[in-house]
Amino acid sequence: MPDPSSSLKKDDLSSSRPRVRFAPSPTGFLHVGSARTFIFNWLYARRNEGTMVLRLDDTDVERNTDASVNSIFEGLKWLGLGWDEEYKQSERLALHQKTAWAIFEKGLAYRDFTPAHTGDAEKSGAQGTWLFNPGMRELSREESDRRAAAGEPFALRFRVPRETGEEVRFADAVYGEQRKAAADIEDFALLRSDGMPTYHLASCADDADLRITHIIRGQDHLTNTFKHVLIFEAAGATAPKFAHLPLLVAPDGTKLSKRRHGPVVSVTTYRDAGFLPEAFINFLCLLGWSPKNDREQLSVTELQELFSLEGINRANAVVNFKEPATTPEETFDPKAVWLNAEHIRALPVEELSARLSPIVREAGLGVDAGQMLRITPLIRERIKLLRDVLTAADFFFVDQLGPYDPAELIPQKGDAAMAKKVLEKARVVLAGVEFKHDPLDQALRGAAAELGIKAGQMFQPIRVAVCGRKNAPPLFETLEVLGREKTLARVEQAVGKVA
RNA sequence: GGCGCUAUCGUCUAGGGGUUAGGACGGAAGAUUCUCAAUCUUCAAACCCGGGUUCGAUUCCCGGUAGCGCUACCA
Repeated sequence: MPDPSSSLKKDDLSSSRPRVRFAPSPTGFLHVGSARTFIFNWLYARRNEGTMVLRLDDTDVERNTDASVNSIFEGLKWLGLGWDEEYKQSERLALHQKTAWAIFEKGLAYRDFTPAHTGDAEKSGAQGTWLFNPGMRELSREESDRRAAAGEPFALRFRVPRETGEEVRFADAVYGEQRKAAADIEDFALLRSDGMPTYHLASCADDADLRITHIIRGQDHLTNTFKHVLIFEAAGATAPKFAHLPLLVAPDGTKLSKRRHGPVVSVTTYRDAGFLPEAFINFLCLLGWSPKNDREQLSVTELQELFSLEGINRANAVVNFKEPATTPEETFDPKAVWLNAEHIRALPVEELSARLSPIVREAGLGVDAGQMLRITPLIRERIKLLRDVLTAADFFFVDQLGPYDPAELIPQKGDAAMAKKVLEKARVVLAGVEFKHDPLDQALRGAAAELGIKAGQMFQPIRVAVCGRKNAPPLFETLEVLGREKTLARVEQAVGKVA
């Protein structure tokens, strides 16, 4: 509904465009749940011609690490979606403090001189709930100022309006109308005793300042949102719209954690295992969101067109990986693997080939672009992860085949003598035939007829001789790509094995 | 403990007061085929429990149960 009649509308238009943000705290690698949050934000921004902000929520200096920052950027870079603006909270401390003290000046926060809780002894449990500290809350402004002036350390706490019996409320785009009695919200901290802002304060101050219009984040923040609404209000800012995402959990139902569940929760693990970023994005989008049209395999462009907050559901989603990691393929959620295979098949050969080449080279094997381009169509339907190229096409990359069991050379319903006969015949036939699909087909079928055996019995010994195993791409295409020289050398070797 | 959120096949999900409860992955069987894949066909597989509302609840309401989240001077 653009209005062509007036260019004056331009401002209104741009101000109505959403601004969303992804705000990871650099305390660990980028995990799949964070990646999904990023993707949903990005999709929402793109879908609605909005702005995607990346903000590092790094106010916890104790726990932040450069390694984590790197891991986050590495993961995001692999996803390849990008963002429009970038900020670091640690560079915005002045804003946070200003906001906190403005709230204090309004009487909506107070100094708490109680020493910080030592350790985190009581965090896991069912102990008594701390809601507020009457002594500190009721301290007169004069005494509070005096003690502060005397250098006594304090945290700044929000004075939650508990007496009036009021409710804090907000509308969540996913979970609907939310309300909570203010009396059930504790007097949370705004500033720590070292003057550093807490997450709640910094996050809200920044969201307001960066004019974020929609906060799309994990459901673990749903109950925190009541606090945030209070902060926005106290700071005189309009609260953004909220959309909370159901959490991604492990098969055992618990939150994904590297400690418990290993590397499967890290985005870079998927990259290194040979996932296509677009397949990974596709997979993540199907966790907690649905296009509601029975479609599963979606490109990033399609996702962008289809994405909406209404399609997000409310129940946690299980990332169905296997706990005791076996082969890579078995480790990951089967649906992720299947989607990856689908995306691989959907890729043009040139494109797939170009993505495969570096993997082969990194494994120390030799291929040139032309060769890879000819191999790719033969394995495209046989690989699920990019790295599978190494096992699916191994025999193309080496000069000498590794050792294999000579018994494999024996055809179905045949014996060693038949294998020998076949290979000797093949040696002769292959020396004289043009190495193209049709001539090979004719020559080899003809040879089988001459020997009075089935075509399959002819093909298998040759396949094993050339590939080193029974399961391989179709024979004629394989021979064509491999070439006469290597083929004959390998058949020769095989003859030696059955002799 | 308090507060909050959630509950459809093993998993991801669609649906919604009356349906043979739909799709996908995975599983099983078959077709095809030079092996393996891919492809196609078929099959098995679900509305947490108890009340209410209603002519009729899987769907709406309440309760229970279970799971998850928050309850830090972490984010």
